[in-house]
Amino acid sequence: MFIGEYLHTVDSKKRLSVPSKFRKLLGKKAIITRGLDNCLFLYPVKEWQILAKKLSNLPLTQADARGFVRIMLAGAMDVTIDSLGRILIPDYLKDYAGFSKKVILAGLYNRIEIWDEKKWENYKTVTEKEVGGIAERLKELGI
Amino acid sequence: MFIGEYLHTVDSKKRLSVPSKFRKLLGKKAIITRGLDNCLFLYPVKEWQILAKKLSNLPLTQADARGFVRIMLAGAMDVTIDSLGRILIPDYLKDYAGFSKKVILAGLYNRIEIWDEKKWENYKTVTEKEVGGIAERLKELGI
DNA sequence: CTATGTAGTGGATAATTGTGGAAAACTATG
DNA sequence: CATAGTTTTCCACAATTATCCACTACATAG
Repeated sequence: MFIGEYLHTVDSKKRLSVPSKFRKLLGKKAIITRGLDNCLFLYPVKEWQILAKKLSNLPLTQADARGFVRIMLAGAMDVTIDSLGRILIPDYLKDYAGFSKKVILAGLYNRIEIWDEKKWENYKTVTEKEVGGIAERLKELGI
Repeated sequence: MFIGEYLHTVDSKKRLSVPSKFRKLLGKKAIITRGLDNCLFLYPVKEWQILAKKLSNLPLTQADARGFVRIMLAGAMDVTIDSLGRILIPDYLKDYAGFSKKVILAGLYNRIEIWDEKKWENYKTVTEKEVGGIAERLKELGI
């Protein structure tokens, strides 16, 4: 289970070191994809395969299913963790997430989210205020 | 599993290099054919055989099934990956997909799609909006 | 306080990949 | 048979990516 929040830097070669606490769980290979709210998701291969398989079973003949699968799969990329525990962020994902130098790596149970530091700070301040209201709405979910 | 999106160029001799990450999975020979939404599909031979079998089982009596099968099967062509990892795009497929110089190679689980860059960008922007309910749909898939 | 180990960052070098072009082999045609 | 055109094979360059090594900061143990 991934937990915790870390501030790391993306260097000039688009390398990003994974927090050491995440490495064992992540393994040597991982999948990085477009996430929600302009962040990136980083999945262990196993977690990803479950999702990818579901996607691949959607019907080829339906236009909206095709579109959905294309966005999800083409947007993903497999990365290898190098000997020093770093991954390489593909250009198009770096652009999508609007990374400058500093990024946040946040553990979220079965995935890691990667945020531009500024975006993360904004998101947090906004969300922290709303948290009370959100909690009310989540009641239905049984938490 | 093919994933990710790559921008490559079709040179003056209609050669196109396959991204190195795709090569191992693709093997030395592959099948290229007309795809849906004006792109091309590139299949490993094995995957193609599975699809071809499915297609051959579609009812001969339905006009649209016949049409679909004809587009897919008649348009198919086997290509060999040369020593430098490139394939040769047949003229009629190049025209069908409207390729200029730059094309996108997108990994989609068991096949590769090849798009004209402009068409791909358009398709993505349109689809990303349409699938604005991505988060909602993910729920159904259990993510 | 010092020594040792681990983690994160940055740079240098080596290997691979993508692209364009040249040479060689093959085809078609007069 | 010769020539022009096309296709295939091969080579070379440039740019990107991977691998390796070094430095610093921090933490822990002795």
